Amino acid sequence: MPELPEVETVKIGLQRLLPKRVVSNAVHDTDKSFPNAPADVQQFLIGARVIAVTRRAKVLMIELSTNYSLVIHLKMTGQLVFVADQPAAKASGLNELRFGAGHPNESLVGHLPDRSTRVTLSFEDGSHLYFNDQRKFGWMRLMPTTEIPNLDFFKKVGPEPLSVDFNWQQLHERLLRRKNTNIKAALLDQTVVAGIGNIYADESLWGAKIHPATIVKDIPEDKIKVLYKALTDVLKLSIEKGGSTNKNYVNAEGKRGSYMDFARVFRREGLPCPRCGTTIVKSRVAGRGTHTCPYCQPLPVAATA
DNA sequence: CACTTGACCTGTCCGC
DNA sequence: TGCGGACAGGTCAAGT
Repeated sequence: MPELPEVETVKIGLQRLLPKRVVSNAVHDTDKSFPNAPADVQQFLIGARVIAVTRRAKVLMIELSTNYSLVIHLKMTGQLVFVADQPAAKASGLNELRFGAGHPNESLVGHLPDRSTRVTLSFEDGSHLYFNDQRKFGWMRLMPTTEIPNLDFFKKVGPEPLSVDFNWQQLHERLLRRKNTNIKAALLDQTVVAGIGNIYADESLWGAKIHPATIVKDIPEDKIKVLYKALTDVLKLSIEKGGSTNKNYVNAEGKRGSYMDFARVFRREGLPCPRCGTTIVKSRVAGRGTHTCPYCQPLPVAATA
């Protein structure tokens, strides 16, 4: 679930909440969630002050004053939820954690950490950052800030789609690296473009009227131009709406994103296409649940369903 | 090498 | 109501 807009939303929240706070403790459950803790925790984490929070692709980085950083991938069900010290928050009027009625995490109020909490980062002012991850796919690691670019993932990952340097020509050139596969698999490939997942692949392909099973080399250049616009528009809209909450995703304050209220096809099978009224169907492309409008996005003749 | 499929996990939902 | 199986989807490893 957390794709670029969701991770970006968490980053924006943490940028407001974390800088200048000083780490007082860190506890974790499984080594899978925090592989190099606790070996380096005492030395490089406790007493460290948060300098900045940044994002690259779907990865978050919390930069510390010790020249170390926490690098975090939320994968499918990861959450980073900040909870201010309640008495201190009341006194200062800051950052009280609230979940609205009907919120899937409503039960978390006053109950974090819960059984999905993998890491609890405590700060000297009594606040906490909880890394929750139901399915344990996500991870957090502590490493020297200067070594982050040397991670295999960062060496291979493609450009940021919302960067000012990124344009349709670059999208086209990079997609052609996967010219014999279908466009959905190519969009999901993080080495082509960073940050796109299942939701925004389906949404942008609907916007460009391209069937997800279309082979990349069969897509004409003018369609790629339209796809570039659709992709960047949908990412921007989602960031504006605080991301998509399907089940697990919440922002740094535990709040849901509302993009799903604006989704055109994703998780809308059986409902009318907002453009032509045809019933949206769900299929399987690139091993993923895939949502299309059969009228707007006809299956290319060459592709076999 | 290019590309596809399966594994990693756990909670939820659907059909019998 | 209980139970097995499919499904969710980011990324890497293994397979074709």
